[in-house]
Amino acid sequence: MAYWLMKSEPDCYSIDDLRAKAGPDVWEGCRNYTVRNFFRDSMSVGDLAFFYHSVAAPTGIVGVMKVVSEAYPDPTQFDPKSEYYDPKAPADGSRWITRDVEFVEKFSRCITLSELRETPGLEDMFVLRKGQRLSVMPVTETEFGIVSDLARRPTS
DNA sequence: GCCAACGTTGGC
DNA sequence: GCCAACGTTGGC
Repeated sequence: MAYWLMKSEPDCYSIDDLRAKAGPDVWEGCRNYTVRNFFRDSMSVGDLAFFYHSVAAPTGIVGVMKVVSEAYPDPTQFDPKSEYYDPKAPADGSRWITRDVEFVEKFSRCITLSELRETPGLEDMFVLRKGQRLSVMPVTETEFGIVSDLARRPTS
């Protein structure tokens, strides 16, 4: 079982949107080949992922979701009305792959980027790396545990 | 709004 | 296959 961190701008799609779905929802719009490969090759049904709010005030981890489908072509690549439409996408859908996710929990507070930076044990976390721009990235089991514990601890 | 970082595109 | 230009991400 693997762990992930997946970013979304809450103005576009927030953890509340996912919770309101009350079931599987497609994680759409990723247009990066590394992320595509994660979806296709590295994720498994049952993996857990942090939901991260980017371009938000504050930015940070706001909850947990679960990967609930196998990899399949992101339907928005074929939709001319979608902002994610890709006119060059091959018809077999091999270019942009995604999966369905399902809401698991919303933390009682946002674990902010600066708090992640200050937390011992998270020094090597992918999301803290300078210049990292992936919207989906792996998290270690240890990191997942540390952040989950943080979320359950009262604010200091 | 700025800008650093870095992924992607396209000319050659 | 190189690499400059361009576009995007995302924190601040």
